[in-house]
This record gives sequence, C-alpha cells and structure tokens, in this order.
Amino acid sequence: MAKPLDARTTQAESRWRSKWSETGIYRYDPRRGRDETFVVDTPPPTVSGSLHVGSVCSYTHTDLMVRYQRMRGQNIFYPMGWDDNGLPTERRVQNVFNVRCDPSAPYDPELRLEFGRGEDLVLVSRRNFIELCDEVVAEDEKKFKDIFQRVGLSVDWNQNYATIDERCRYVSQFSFIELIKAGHAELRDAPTMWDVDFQSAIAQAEVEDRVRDGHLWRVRFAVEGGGEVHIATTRPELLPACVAVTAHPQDDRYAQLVGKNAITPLFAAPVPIIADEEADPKKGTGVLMTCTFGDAADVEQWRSLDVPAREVIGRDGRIKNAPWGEVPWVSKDPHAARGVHDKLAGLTVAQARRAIVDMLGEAGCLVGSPEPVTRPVKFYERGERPLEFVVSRQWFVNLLDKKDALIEQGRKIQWHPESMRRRYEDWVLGLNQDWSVSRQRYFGVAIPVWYEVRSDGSVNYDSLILPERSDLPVDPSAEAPHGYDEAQRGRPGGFVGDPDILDTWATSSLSPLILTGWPDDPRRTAALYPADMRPQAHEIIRTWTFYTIARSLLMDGSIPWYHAAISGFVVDPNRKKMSKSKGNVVLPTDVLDEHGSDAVRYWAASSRLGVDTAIDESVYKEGRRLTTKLRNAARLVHGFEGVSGDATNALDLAFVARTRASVERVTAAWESWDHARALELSESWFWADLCDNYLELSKARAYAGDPSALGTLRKAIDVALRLFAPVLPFVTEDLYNEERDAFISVHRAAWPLPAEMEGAGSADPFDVAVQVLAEVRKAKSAAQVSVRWPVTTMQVRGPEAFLSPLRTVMSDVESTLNAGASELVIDESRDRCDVVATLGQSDPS
RNA sequence: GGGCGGUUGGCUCAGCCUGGUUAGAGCGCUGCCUUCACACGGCAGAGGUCACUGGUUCGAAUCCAGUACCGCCCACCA
Repeated sequence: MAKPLDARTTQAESRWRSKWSETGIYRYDPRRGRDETFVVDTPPPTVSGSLHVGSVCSYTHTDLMVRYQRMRGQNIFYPMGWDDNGLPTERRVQNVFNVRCDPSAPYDPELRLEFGRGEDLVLVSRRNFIELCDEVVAEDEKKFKDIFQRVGLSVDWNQNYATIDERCRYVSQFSFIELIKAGHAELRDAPTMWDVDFQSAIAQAEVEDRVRDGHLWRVRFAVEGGGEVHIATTRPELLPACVAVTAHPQDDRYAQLVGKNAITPLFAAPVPIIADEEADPKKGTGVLMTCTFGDAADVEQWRSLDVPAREVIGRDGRIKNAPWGEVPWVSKDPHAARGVHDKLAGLTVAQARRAIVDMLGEAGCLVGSPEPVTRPVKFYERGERPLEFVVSRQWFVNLLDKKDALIEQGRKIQWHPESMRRRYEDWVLGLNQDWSVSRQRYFGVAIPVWYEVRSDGSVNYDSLILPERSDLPVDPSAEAPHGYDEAQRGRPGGFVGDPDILDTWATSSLSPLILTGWPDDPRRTAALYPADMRPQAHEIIRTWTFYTIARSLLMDGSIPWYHAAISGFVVDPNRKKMSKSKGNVVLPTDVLDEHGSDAVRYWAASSRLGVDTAIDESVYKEGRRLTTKLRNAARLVHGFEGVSGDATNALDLAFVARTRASVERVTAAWESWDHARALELSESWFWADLCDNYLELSKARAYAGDPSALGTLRKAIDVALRLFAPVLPFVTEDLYNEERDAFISVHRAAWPLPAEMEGAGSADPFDVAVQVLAEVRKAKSAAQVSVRWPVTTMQVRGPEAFLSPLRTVMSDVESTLNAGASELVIDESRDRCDVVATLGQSDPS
C-alpha cells in the first residue's frame, strides 16, 4: 500500500499552478517568427461526461514535447479547443432540460430553463436550443480545464476556441463556401447512408461494422421464356426493390441465362440477368440480386447498370406506402404486386423480412431452409439499428477522385510512430464514398446556403444563394439572404434556407486554422500554419487526421502539420479496454489525487507513442520515488556550504564528461520524438551516475567545502532539474526555485546542452572509480557489513589502461569506501581489474 | 478476407533499424545494511532455452521466410 501523498507535494503543485498562471510563462508571443515558434494543433476534446484517463495520457505526451521545445527556446503556440458541437451535446441538452428543438419555432430571448428535468417537454427554437447547449458545455469545459491544469499542461489558456463558437462557425462556413465556389462541394440527390433513428445522413468515417446473426435464404426466380434461377439473399425484404440479377461472367452454370429477364417472385417484375465481375460464384448460389438499395455495392451497380431506382425503405426505416403504385409498369401482374406490397407497407425492415419470408414460403418460392449466417452489418457508430441507403439531398465534398493526392500529402508528414502512416494510407485507399457533410441535426454549424424558390413555389436547388463574407456566421433558417426579407421565406419568388448543419468533422478538420486568423489575417496565419505537431489517438485517423489533411489539400495544397504524434490506448491492468459497462474505468481525478501530478505524468511519459499502455500502479509509484529522490538529492547538495568553483578535480571533470554524454543521448531521444527513451536515459544518469556513484564519491570533498566538488554538484542538480522539467514540471520548479529569491521558472530555462560541459575530457576516471566501488560494495555485501565498514587494505590489479585513470581519482574512491592504504598493481595479462579488499575487524563506530 | 502492431524473468516494459563479450530496467521476491540526503533509501542476489519452425551467417532476441496465439485498424454485408 502506497503511502498517502504528502501535503507538501500537493501544496507545491497547486502553488506552482497559480504562479505559472499569474506570471504567464506559457503565453504565446505573436511578435516572434514562424521559424522560432512551435505550433500545436491541440485535439479539442468532446466535452461530454468525464475526461478519460487515456486523454490525460495523450495530452501529457503533447505537453512533454511542448515543454522540451520551450526549453529549446521555441515560442510556443499551444492552444486548447473544445469540441462541443454535434450529437453528444444535443442528447445531453435534451435530457438535462427536457427540451426538443423545433426549427420552425420563433426565438424566445426571455427563455430561461432550470437544470434538471422539467415536467413537460418544451419545444424551443434552434437558437434557443443552441444557447442551452452553450450552457451545458460551459459546465463541462470547466471540469476539463481543471483536470488539464492539474496535470500541468502548459497550455496558453488565452488561445482558446469551441467548435460551436462564433469564430469557428465563421471559419467553418467561410471554408465551406470556398469549397462550393471551387467545385469541391456539391449538392447531390443520391443514395446516402442513413440512420433511421437519428434521421440523418452519415459519412463513411462514422460507420462501423458489427457482426450480426442472420439467415441466408434461397429464393426461386422464374426466368422469362422458361426455367428458373435461385438467388441467395440475407435481405429478402428488399425483393420489391430488386432491379437486376447478376452472375459472374465465367460462371458456366448461368451463362445461358445472361441477357434474359428474371421474374421476381410475388411482385412478378421482370429484371435483367446481367454478367458482373462482382458476383462471386462461391458465395450463396452464385447469383445475387441488385436492389435499390441494400448496400454500397447496390448503389454502384445501380449506377453502372442504369436501371431505375425502386426505393422501398423510407427514412423512418419502414416500407414505404406508395412507390410500388407509382411505377406499376415494372410488374407483369400489378394487381398482385400491389396486394403483396400493401401487406408490407408501414412495416419495419425486420417485420417486413418476416412477412415476406412467410409469403415466399406460401408461394413455394423458397428453396430449402434458410441457412444461418453471421455477417458484418453497417451501423452508425452511435446508432442501434443498421444503416439503410436512402435517396436524399445532401452536400458532398468530393474526395474519391483525390486519393493519390491525399496519399502524397500523407507522405510529406512525419508520423510518430512511422507505422501509423500506413493506417492513414489504408483508409484513403479504402474510401468508397465522397464525404457526406450535411447532417439533419440542430446543434452545429449551419450550412450557409439558401435556395431560390421558383414562381410555382418549388425550390430550385440549382440556384444557390450564398452569404457575404461579412455576414458570416449565418443561420439560414433564421436569417434572410441579402436582397430578400424574412417574409419571402418559402414564398414563390423567395428563398428557403438549408435546414441542415455540417458534420462535426467539417469544423474539426479546420482546427489548425481556427486560431490563426485565417482568412483575414495572413500575417498571423503565416506565423502559425502549418502547425508543427498534431497529437491525437489512432482511433480517429480515419476522421480527424484524414479530414484535416483533406481540407488543407483542398484549400491550397498544403499539409496541415509537419508531425503527427499518435498515442496508443490506455487499457486496464488486464489489457482490456476501459468501458463504463465493464466497470473498469479509472478516473483521472482519482489517480491525480492518489499519486500526484508528477507521478501521473511520469507514467504517461513512460509509454511510447502509438503503444497501448496498461494502467500500472507500480509505475505511478516509480514516479513518486523519482520525485522523492530528486528532492533528497537537491536537499543534500543545497545544504553544502562553501563557494562553487570550476571543475578542476579529476573525478569532477570525468563526471562532467559522463554527464555530457548522457545529455547528448537524452537530447537525441527528444529530437526523435521518443520521450520514453529520453526519460529512461535521464533517469539512469540521475539515479546511477549522479546519486549512487558521483554523490558518494564526491561527498567527502563536498563536506570539506572543495569548490570543484561543490561547483560540479550544484551544476549536476541544475542539469537534473532541467532534464526532468518536461516530465516532472512541479517538483523541478519547486527545487529550482528553492534557493532563489526571485522566481525564475525552470520551464523557461535553457535546455542543458553539451556545450555547457565543454573541456571536461574523458569520463574514464569516473567509470573506473565506479567499477572499483562496485567490487568493494560486493565484498561488503557478501560479508554482511555496512557500506561504511572500514577497509584496511585494498589492492587493485589490472592493466595500466585501467589503473592510469583510476590513479587520478583514487583518493575519492578511498574516502568513499572508508579505505586505508591501497595499492595499484599493473598486470597487463588481464583486460579488467581485480579488487582485493581486506575488511576491518570491528565496527567503525 | 486485407493491413498494422505485439509475443523477452511472476508483472510492466526496454534492447531489434545499424547481428558480436555473462540479454537490461522498474515492480515483486530473497539476504544484508539505518544516527552523517533519501527505508518512498542503499548494497548484493535469485529468476529468462528472448512464442515456435526453418533459413542466412564464423556468430541471431536482433536479419529473412513461414506457423501459432494476442491486440488494433480496415473490408461491397448475396
């Protein structure tokens, strides 16, 4: 059981937090140029519920690099954003206030609602709804900010945005209008993936496969002119939507049928039998039906075959009432077809499936019994019912024709770890749809478009009315375009506003631009864009990474950042993903309370980018151990009295050389974005070289006030504090300022560089001294005596190459070991040394 | 089905790119050592056929090929 966090640590952490905030040491300086500025495109966390401990880990990873860069003299632009637009917020607001948005309701400026559910459901205008959303997210933002500050993120809190705020709406709408003008975004009336519960279009990136049990039915189709063909399907309810039947061109079983018509059972619709490479002879019966629309393949075939669409599933996920009646010509027996359809109309997909299977069975059109199958089914990632393809009017951003360019952009970016680039490329290569950006929701950035209404009252979707830049952000459902007044809304000769909002990623994908003054302040933009670093989790490579790269490409062909730092997941100690249902969620506030900020940061810093990390109590303990060790080492050195001088003693010089080599390696690790390696190297230098060995070896001289030892020790502590400052910002700041009258932040101090340790020569004397030390310690341990136990005589036998450096530091070795006379014997026959120590007979005390 | 990552002492991980003396660290474990920075410490120790198979090489944890298992990402679902 770990000892509770001592009050000193907690108080120091909170004191330094306040001090940093008061003194503004993390503030961005807009006067400095791009080449000396390090820009972070911080992920705006979704502010709903509580912050995940995994977020604490990955945000800390960012802060580690930021603090390193700051100490390297970089001007840091490290903002914070909040992602508050979109569905999660809407759902929370609906629950918290018991309201629903009614876009047709007028705005009520006096509306005041209490937190907690009211008795009756209240319908509010879109603007009121958005205001309520603002209210709710403000609460969450406070909680998130508190945790981020506790963990010591060196964010410049003056650089802040929320994806629903005016600035973001402005940037998002402006950029979208630019996409329209450039022909990258267009309105299409086309089959789109649709969530029947959320009543909204969904983009490919928001879709996930879930494995579901189902059945494979074999259905008998008659062939015009005689014969029959069996098709296999898991979705018989789409039979009325069947527009073609396909078989593979090399499939001999069906070759003679191609070109003829099949007749669908129950509906008696003639549909062409077509040879198609996509039909796999090994699956099902080798023959499948193309329906409008069961899946993306259907959409593709429907396009390429140029057959009519027969949409049977409505936006509510139920079988439509009318379509069959609207196109009676497709059936050879319209009356019977209508009779069948009437039984299906209004049923959900699942109900219709059962009903149609029953009817097919009665009609003798099922072959054999259904075969149970499990197959992946597409769901909206937040949805509960399978997605359907429905025809609707949506805005799309064209990306399918830009795969090559998107991959090319990805290659200009450095990925950490490198393997994540492949994930991005795989996603790009697997794209099969353009980006559907309109969402039939309320809390988000409105699509900034109106459409003209013709004199006959119909909407002319080809005739867009775009807002002026000076009017942005706009809400087309509440504001009239220039040259019109509100009375003309929906009237012949008037206008209608696009009722939809943009996909949340349409705004998030502009995150590297949002705070850069784009597009109105080109000087600021040039100083902040592209960003240096995009930190994020790997799960959103398909969304945030991808869309951001795409937006920059479409904007001006730029890349959004130079480095993408991808963090892994944090999993529970059993390597399982944390989830509320499993009850294995670890709250950031709990670990911070229990172990302290520095220890939690130490844990985060121990994990490498891209690697999944398990919650591990022992690592927090290790972090606390390190902070304690730092305090104690600093206390010892700060307690020595005497004047510091230059290092002149042989051991001191050798230790400086050893330190210089370590600093070089630590710095190289930071430069290669490997904070875990940097920490490991810093630690082994500090713990072994400095504390276990050099401190012991120089202690006697330090107590005696030797200026060389004192100068070297003080320098070593100073280096240690700076080396650990990125990882342990609190304890290092505390110790750095322990001896100072006026506050100077270690986080503004210069990173230790080898240049500070020039002229130290070789580290050999230190290394050989350590070897002799280890030998004698071993002997004392074997004899079960204390480290201070006296050594009466000591003989070191070895080659001159070893003894020569040892000779220069022998007095320190002797005093550390409490040894009397010692003898060095040259023996070139061995490549190492032997140490023979005779221990004293009695306790020194 | 495709792609990526992993498999090293009881646990968590490093080392692998650039093959070469007894494979490292922390935790845990064992023994010893406490007035002189630190017992949230120090010293010493036990514990590993580096997943498996084959290959390259004088030499393989490290390079190559394949297999198994674990995890993640993706996939037009008949």
